[in-house]
Amino acid sequence: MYQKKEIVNKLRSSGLRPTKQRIVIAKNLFDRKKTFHFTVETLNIAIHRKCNERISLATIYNTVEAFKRAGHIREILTSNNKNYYDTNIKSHHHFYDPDTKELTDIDYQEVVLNKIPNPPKGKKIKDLEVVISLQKK
Amino acid sequence: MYQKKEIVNKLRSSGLRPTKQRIVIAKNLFDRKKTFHFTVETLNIAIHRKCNERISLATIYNTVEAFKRAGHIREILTSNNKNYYDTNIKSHHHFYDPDTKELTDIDYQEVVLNKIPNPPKGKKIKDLEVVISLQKK
DNA sequence: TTTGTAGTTTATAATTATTCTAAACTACAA
DNA sequence: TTGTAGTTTAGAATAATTATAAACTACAAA
Ligand SMILES: [Mn+2]
Ligand SMILES: [Mn+2]
Ligand SMILES: [Zn+2]
Ligand SMILES: [Zn+2]
Repeated sequence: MYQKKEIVNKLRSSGLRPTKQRIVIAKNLFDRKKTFHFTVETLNIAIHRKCNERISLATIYNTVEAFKRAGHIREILTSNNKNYYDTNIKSHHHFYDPDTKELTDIDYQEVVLNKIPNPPKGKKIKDLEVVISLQKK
Repeated sequence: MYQKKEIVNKLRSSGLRPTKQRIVIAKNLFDRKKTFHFTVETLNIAIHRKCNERISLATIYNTVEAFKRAGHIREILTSNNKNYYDTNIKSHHHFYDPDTKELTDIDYQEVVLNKIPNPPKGKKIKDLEVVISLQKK
């Protein structure tokens, strides 16, 4: 799906040199069927599993931060005191399952709001995000 | 507003001994006009300001955790890698202002949803929370 | 092609938030 | 009044992240 060339372009277009490490990380993040909701820890594990290239943890931290600044990933709110990221950078919503501690994407248009309050004076709405927490039926 | 007696009852009713420290902390948290969205750090500062009783940081951590387990406060999602709490334990929504990094409560009935997706098989909806991010107009 | 340099990686140290530990203290039931 | 379980506390330990600085590398310009 994602050719190496595309990844290189993606990196170059955001002013990031396409290093061996960044290409491995980008492949892991973006060459997936489903959105990846991850921490540095889970990403590190995923990389270890797929390739035998050893990438230092510092580089993974650096790269994730760089990808975030470049807008290739976005940070998610959590209550785990860990940085948590989302490869889906479009505005969207989430199901949250406290049992598995997993998020699942909900397309933006799957939620329709009928009424929302007026923002405080001098402010306008930038984004609106819904989190639907689940439990066993 | 909140008498000492009420606080003592609140503590007793949740199986917590009404110690000097817990009463000070509870007063700080619950004897307010508006909801308090806080971290252990901001709570500690608030306590320092109000009273000259020195309470150890460990006790503040312990008490906040105890209050959370008792359901007197709830934990909020954040991207700051810090535990963040809310004295409003009712189901409600938030405005989030990235400039001031402050949350403001939105009453549950101020948001009305027209359409939400079906939960995955075997699961039902426990809670639904909306975060409206703001920006300068 | 070679070379200079800014950008990048890396091991490791430092920092920050939180939890753990164990000794001293205290609320309160008997 | 007293025994004890519950609580507070200082300080140690842990976990996640960020900072540091030396080695390495992509790549533009010569
Ligand atoms: Mn937490
Ligand atoms: Mn963060
Ligand atoms: Zn997502
Ligand atoms: Zn709130």
